Order: sequence, then structure tokens, then C-alpha cells
Amino acid sequence: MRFSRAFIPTMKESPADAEIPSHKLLVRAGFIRKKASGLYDILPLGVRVLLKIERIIREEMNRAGAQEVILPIMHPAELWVESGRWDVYGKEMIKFKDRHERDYALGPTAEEMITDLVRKEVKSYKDLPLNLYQIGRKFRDEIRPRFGLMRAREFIMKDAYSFHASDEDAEREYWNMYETYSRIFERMGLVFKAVEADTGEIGGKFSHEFMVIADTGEGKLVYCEKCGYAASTEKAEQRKPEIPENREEKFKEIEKVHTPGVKRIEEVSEFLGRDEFPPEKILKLLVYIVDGEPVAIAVRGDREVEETKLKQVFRRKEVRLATDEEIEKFTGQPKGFLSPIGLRIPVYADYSVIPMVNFVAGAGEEDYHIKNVNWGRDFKVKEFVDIAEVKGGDPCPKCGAPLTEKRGIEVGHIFKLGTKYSEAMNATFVDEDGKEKPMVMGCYGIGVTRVMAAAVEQNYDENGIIWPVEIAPFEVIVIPVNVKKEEIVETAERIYKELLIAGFDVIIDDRNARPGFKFKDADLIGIPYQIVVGKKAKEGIVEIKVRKSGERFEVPVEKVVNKVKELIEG
RNA sequence: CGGGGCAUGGCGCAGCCUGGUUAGCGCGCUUGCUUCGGGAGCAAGAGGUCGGGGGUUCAAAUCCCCCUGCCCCGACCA
Repeated sequence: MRFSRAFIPTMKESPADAEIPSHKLLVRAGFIRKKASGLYDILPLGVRVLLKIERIIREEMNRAGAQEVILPIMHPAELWVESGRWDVYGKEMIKFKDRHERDYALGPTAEEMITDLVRKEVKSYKDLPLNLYQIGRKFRDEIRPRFGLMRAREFIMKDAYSFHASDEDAEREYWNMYETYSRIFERMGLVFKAVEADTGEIGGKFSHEFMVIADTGEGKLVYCEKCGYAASTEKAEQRKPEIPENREEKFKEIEKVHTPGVKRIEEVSEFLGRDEFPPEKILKLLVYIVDGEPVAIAVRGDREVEETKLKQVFRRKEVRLATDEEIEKFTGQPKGFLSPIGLRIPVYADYSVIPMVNFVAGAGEEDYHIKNVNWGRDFKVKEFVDIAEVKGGDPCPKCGAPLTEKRGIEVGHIFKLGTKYSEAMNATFVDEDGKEKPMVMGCYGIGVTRVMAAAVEQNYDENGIIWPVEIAPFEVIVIPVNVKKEEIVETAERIYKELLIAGFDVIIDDRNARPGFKFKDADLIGIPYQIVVGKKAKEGIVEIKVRKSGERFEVPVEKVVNKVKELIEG
């Protein structure tokens, strides 16, 4: 590729609407352009990166035994109605009608479409297992698209679905995909972590998310360096604390204190004296509405409720915070001073409350708190549940070692679905024993466009992007410093051709521009290796610069190809 | 959905509060000359329905109303 002929519109300034590095850099370096909120044009450089990402995915999926298909993006409503998701997924779907007034949606995911295909064609256990995947556009009408490619309304995804005759075989494939995904992200040169995750809207039995570690990630995860436990904080379990020995003996007399206008945990702590009453000594009480019924949720003052875990505890019914009016109505107590004592609604307490002794809680009346409250003695806990968000430093639920907390970008998610869709859609087969059974399913997704953004988020500096060579738009750029000098041009062209012949992805910056201008572009775009052909060309010497480390080597022209090979292949 | 902000040439912005005659700046773009190892200099140019509609006024980018688009924030006080 010749830079002078390439469509690579770079710019000095970031667009005003870009917030995070990947968004700014992908726009500035000419990989993408915004068309509308959550919709992007992908320019040639972007396409090159996406094709490389897709190639790695295809190779590994095929190697793992999966087969590629292409299903329509336009989904007939009937299938979604059949699975019961037409209304559930509802607002996230772009829906429309054809000229005959039939309902359709642009596919946000394809369980229904694939299940429909397989149920029609597969009737015997002999045809199982089957793992089919596709790489294509997906549409989700996000409440709030943001961060460029990270949360777009139209994006490219690889989605795979597997069908099995038994639960064991589905589980075997699940781990097969786990290994496959690990290889895929390793090959892409990304730092990632596979974590146990909540199954979310897709449903199913258990799942893992593949998170690219980056500070701008929307997801949080914790992991244990010692035993390898790793989980999304939406799922991470707390180690259940022991009930302190002889706790009753430590109980002190209840004491009511005047705390005018002091509501927040932090304020209470400050007011009563931080040293004696840190947030860990204060009880936080919240009221949630679970399927219309109010429940009180107690957590230690320094902890946050993780709503996804809360939903799990209440088996995924509708769970939401109570409004101020509801709080007053159901508890008869003023907000800000809620007390577990004498509460008319059941109290569920987080594990973090178990070791608490002689703590502070609201008094149930305006401007008062109570000291030396103890669960069991002063109020009844209906059940101790694991609903607080796990934080870095907390003990690992498996081995007790302190957990590490990081932020990450979810680029892949694998689910063991079970028979949720096959039962709803009647996807059955006849087993060896002659009986008709629902197929056991799994599904496995990778956000292809998101991987591109995540890779940038993890690999950039003040000068621009630093692509891992495996997914870089070009592996090498040849930069003749001055296209008016014959010996420079000749040398550069020669190296360019040799690299092409050797099979490298190479671009030559043949533009009549000043050297500094070209260097800036090369750095911005993030091409891993730059070959600078300058003054020493006439002595047969050129310079190779490594984008990531900034290292520079002077190399004789005839050794360039070998040196590049050595650098890229390690 | 609720709250806030923005919309002026391809990009980034000023002007608007306190209406007034050619709407400005930087970058980019075109042409020429010079320059050529970290986003060059000089000179000459091109390019704008000031998001759209309506209103107030002798006069609107500027004031008022409506619409659209885009961006940011939004449980944890109970």
C-alpha cells in the first residue's frame, strides 16, 4: 500500500465528543468516523484491523471444530415471540415492519435464529454435537451509547452456538470454548482475564467473561493471585465470615444519640468520631422492592450493595430501590434514620454484617441514631445473604488470600445455556434410547469491534496507538524521509518491495511531506515497526524504530527483511 | 426516561450577555516559491443557509418560542 493513495484521514485534534483514549485515537488516526450516536463508519485502516481480528477468531474457531454460517440480520418476530423474548428484550431491539405489516427486528443476538435452523435439520443424536458460528453485524438500541466503539448500537460480533445430546457434552464444549477464547485473545496480544460472570439477559447456568484489563473498562473484576479464582464483581462471592466467639458477652447497652441532620454513613461517622465509629461500625439499611414486596437490606457501612447479586438471591424477580414515599409508607420511619429495630418488613443482612458487634444504626426517628446495636438481640435477621460488592483486598472466597481488583472491558462471554431455548422452541432430537429430548445448548460471543477499541485502550501512549503486531493494520511502514532525493526513494522502494515479497503487511509513506509530519502519522496510527530511510541511505544504512519501546536500530539495507522477520516473529 | 450542556467553513474554537454595515482565529485545503530527521516559512486563494422552523425588530449568529441532533451525569441519604 502506498500512503499517497490510501484513504487515511488523520487529524491533529480530537473530536469534541470523544471521551476515552480509544475513541479519540481511532478517530484521529483515521480508523473510524462517527455517523450518528452509536453508529460508526469504519475506514480502511479499521477494516484491516477487524479483518485480522476476524481471521484469528476464524482460525481458532475452526480449529476447535466449529463451523461458520451466515444468518439473516433481519429477524422475523415470530421466533422471538416463540422464545418469549420479543417483549423481554423489547426496548433494546430495533423493530420495524415490512410492506406486509409483518414485524421484524434487527438481530441483537441470534439464539432464536440458530435454534430455528438446527431444530429443523437435526433430528438425531448422531448429528450432534454441533457448533455453528457467524461473524456479523448486531444491533442493540442501547439506552446510552457511549465511548465510541465500546458501546455502539451497531457493531460486529462473533457469535457461536452449540447443540448437544447431553449436559456433559455441553459442558465439555463449554471448556473447549474457554480454551479457544483464551488462545484467541492471547494471539491478539492482549492482557486479559477470564472471570466467572453473571449470566445476564441471555440466561443459562453459568458463564465466563473475558475481560481485557484497562482502567477505562466499564466492568470491575477481582482475582486471586494465589489460587486463580477470578470473577466479575457482579458475581464475585464473599467469604462467609465466622460469627465472633462469645459475641453476646461483648454486648453493651443500647444508647440513643442526638444526630441532627446527620444522614449519610460518612456524616454519621464524622459526627460520632471517625476513630471510634468508622463506617465499618455503622449499619447501612436500604429498602428494596422485590416483586412489589418491601424488604430491608442491611450491609456494613463501608460496603455497597451489588444489585446483580441481590437479584440472584431473589431469583431474578424484579428488584429495585424503594422510592422515598415507599420507604415512609412501609417502615413508618423517616428516611436517613431507618432502624432495623421494630421494623415491620423482613431484614436480609449481608455477610459483612455477621461479625458486627455494638454497631450504630438509625433510631427510626428524625435526628437520632442508636449505638451498641446487635443483630439477634435487638432485631431479627431473616437471612444472611451474600449481596455486597467484593472489593480488592477482600479475602478470596476459595482460599482466603487477598483479592486483587481491576477494571476490564468485556470482549468475550461464554454461556452454558442448558435447555432454555431448545425447550421454548421445541428443538429436540431422538436419543440413543429412542426418546425425544431437548438439545442442550451453549453460546459464545466475542465483540469484534469492541476488541479493536479494547486493544487501543490497553496499548497507547501520548503519541498515539501502539498496535499489537498480530492485529496491526500494517506490520511495517517504510518512511523515505525526503521523496525528492533519488537515493532515498530508491532505497525505500527497494525495501518496500522486498518486504512485500517476503509477505509482510507493509505500507510506504511516499507522500511529499516533511519527515516530522510522517513520523507523527506513523506513531499516531500505531504501526509496530517503522523503517526510516534517510541520510545514510547512500551508505546503505537505514533505521528501524520500534513503536512500542522507542528503540532504534541502524541496519544495512540488505539485512532489513531479516531484521523485520526477527522482530515480528520474535 | 429525569437533570445539565453544546450546535458558527472539513476539524477545534471565539463572537451571542449589552442586536447594527465585509462573521473572526488556529489547524486543514488549493496554487507558487523556498524548505526537508519529529505535525515547516512566505505569498496569494477557495470554502460558512451561523443545526431547522417560527416570532420580536428598521435590523437577528446575537433576544423569545418550538423542533432536531450530539455530549455528559443520574441507586448507595433510606
